[in-house]
Formats: sequence, structure tokens, C-alpha cells
Amino acid sequence: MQHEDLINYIEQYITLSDADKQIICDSYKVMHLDKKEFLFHQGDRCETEAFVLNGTLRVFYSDDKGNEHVLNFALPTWWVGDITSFYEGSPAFMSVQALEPSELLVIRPEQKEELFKKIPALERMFRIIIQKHLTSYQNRFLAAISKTADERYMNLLARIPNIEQLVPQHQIASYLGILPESLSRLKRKLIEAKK
Amino acid sequence: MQHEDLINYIEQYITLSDADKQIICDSYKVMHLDKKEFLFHQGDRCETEAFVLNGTLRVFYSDDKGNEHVLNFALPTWWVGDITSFYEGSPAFMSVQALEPSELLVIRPEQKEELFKKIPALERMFRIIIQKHLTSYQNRFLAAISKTADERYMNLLARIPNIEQLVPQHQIASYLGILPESLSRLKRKLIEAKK
DNA sequence: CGCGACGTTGATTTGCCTCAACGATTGTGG
DNA sequence: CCACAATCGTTGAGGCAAATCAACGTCGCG
Repeated sequence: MQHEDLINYIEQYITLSDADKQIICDSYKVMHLDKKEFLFHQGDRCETEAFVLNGTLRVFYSDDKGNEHVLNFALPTWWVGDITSFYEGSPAFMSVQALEPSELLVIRPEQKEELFKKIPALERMFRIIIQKHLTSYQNRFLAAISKTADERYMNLLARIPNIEQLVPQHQIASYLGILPESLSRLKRKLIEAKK
Repeated sequence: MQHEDLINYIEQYITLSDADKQIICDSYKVMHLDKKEFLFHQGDRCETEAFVLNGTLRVFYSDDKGNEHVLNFALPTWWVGDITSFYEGSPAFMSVQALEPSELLVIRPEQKEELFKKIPALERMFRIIIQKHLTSYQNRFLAAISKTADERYMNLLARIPNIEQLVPQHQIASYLGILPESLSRLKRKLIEAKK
């Protein structure tokens, strides 16, 4: 059953009847992304919100100079989407692209409205998830202005120990807000300091 | 009528009956803060969510080294609070302090639950507000890693032209993520460049 | 009045960027 | 299947933005 991980995830937050589970399975469709394929592009409307079953994705913003900045990664059991675009229909602020072949469970805005009507308790879960995202970006911002790149890197490693195996190094550099060259030097410095 | 500004604000989002307005007026209590007084402290539970009627406040985080970082200001018609602490009862991530004598309309968690039951359309409004906050912090983060302090300062001035009259300069520096000395130099450079 | 809060200026240091070059690996078309 | 291109990580030299440390003037207020 492909929806098993999602059901388990939701049951961390709320209790589901068998009927609820069936509704959820019917609402979320399996979707495959090839490596480098996009879930949606910055500027387009984001019409899919996704739960990652497996694979790895990156969420990034392209600035006016054409530089890409990784806002986040998306790993199994994480949610990915542009909520403002998804709910309000505005152009997406960022792009989402698979770094590896990935399996997702996706839902569209109308279906999500339906789902909320059928299982109102889900509203609470998603509200909490949005709050966590908000806190996460507050922390990223604080780290960006008050910590060195070394500290931010160590911090990332502490949160996602196997991140190096999951995404290429220049994507990690982008996530940290530095250049690949700087991350390379930084890592060497850390290794030499450890001796 | 002290709740007038709040009613006007809400009516930008949803339509209110006279009965709704009465409910809102009953739910939000007027609160006064003296200069330097706190709405709540980092680490405490945030039991008040506030709508600013007038005055100026700062939202800030104290890091492990004791340095304070301004996450945001709060000006008339802005909301201020720690949503995660407010809803989940966790310790507040930041502190909120009045920079000037300020008038607020405040609500407590239980009252807000009541309010949502009576006027469900408000849930939608607050969801949109949270999304805007999320987008705002994404932008702050991106600016912090990809723009110079000059650009961030110009950006702030564009968004809040009279910010210099509202808050002292070292608070602005903190908001920008730089030291007061740097902001002072930066401003002189901009003035000289203009000549 | 005198103290503390605030802003300014100077000298020096540091963290990361910029530009450039170069191996190693991956992947792709002939 | 090989050859060549593209992608990725590393290393070096030099530069710049902002931090750091320190000193000083001004203003407002108890």
C-alpha cells in the first residue's frame, strides 16, 4: 500500500477511522518525478501539494541576477509546495525540482478543500505544520545573520546527518547561503582542526 | 470605539454582520503597554495574541551569547504574538517589547477558540496572515544570504518609509542583521554617494 | 548635575566572495 | 564503446563588506 507512510505520518497528529484512511488514500495520487524534473516552477501557479514517499528534492528561488538559492530540501515524509500559491492562486515564489527519481503523493487545491470538509481534524494538523515551517524560516534567518557558515554547516549536519549522501555538495552550499568554493574550504578547515 | 481599526482590518478579508462585530469587540480586550514593557518574554508561554492599535513594538530573539536580534517590528494594524506558543503552549521563541507607549487589542487562546467557533470565516483570514508571515521570513532569509546590508536597508525604507522616525537606529541595525556602527557608516556612504 | 543610552568615527581583522585554473567523474552522442 | 563535453569539487590569489575593539560627542532624563 503506497499510502502507508502518509497514514502513519498523519496518525502522529490525529486519530483516523478506517473510513478516514480510505478518504485520504483516495485524495492523494501517486506521482513519479524523474531526476531533474520539476514539481512546479517559480512564477507558475503551484497546483500540487506533495508528501514525499521517497527520493530527494530541492526547493529553490531564482533571484533577479539568475542566482539560485536553495530554500530547503524535501526528503521522505516531508511536505513540499508553495502554500500561498496553492491556496490563493498567486504565482509560486519558488521552484521544486527532484534531485533524484522521487515518489510523491500529491493533492490539488479543490481536492484538499474536499478533504478538509470530510476530515476537519486535518485542518489542525496542517496549521501546525505551517507553524513549524514558519519557525524553521525564522531560525534560518537568525542563523544567516548571526552565525558563521561553519556553524550553519554543523547545524545542518546535526539535523540531517546523512545529508552529504543525499544531495551534491554545491546544493548544500546553496542551502547554507555560501559558494561551493567556500564550503569546500570550510570542510577542509574542519577536518584539519579535528586532527 | 476602540475596536474600529480591527473591524476595518478584518473587513478587508471577510464580510461581517453586526452580530459578528459585536462578538469581535467582546473577544478582544484593550491593553496598554508602557515604553519598554513586555507583552511576553522568550521562554514563557505566549498567552496573548495582539492587534496593534497604536505605538511601536519590537519582536526579538536573544541568542546563547546574549545578543538580541530584531525579528520584526510591530506597527499599528499589525499582528504580534508567537503562534506556536499561543496554540501549542510551548515556550515562546521570542520576546515582544514596546518601544513606545502602545495600545493593543489582545485575545487569549481559549477566547480565540471560541471566536473561531462563532465566526469560522476568521480561520481563513488567520491562515492567510500566517502564510504572509511565512513568505516574509523566507524573503528575509533570502535577503540575508544574497543581498548586501545597503540593499536590505533600502528595501526596508521602501516598505516602511518613516521607520527612522518610529524606532531608534540601533534597532534598525539589528533588524537588518548588522551592527549599529555599520549602519551608521552605511548611511553616510549613501548620503555622500547621492551628492 | 551626572549618568546612561545613543550615534559617530577610526584602525584593524576576518569571513566569504570573486575570478581563474585545474583534476576527477559522469554522461552522452557519434 | 570510445571520445568529448559537461558537471562537480578543489585550490590559489586578491578584494571587499561587515565585524571587532576602542574612543568620543551628544542628548535626555532621573
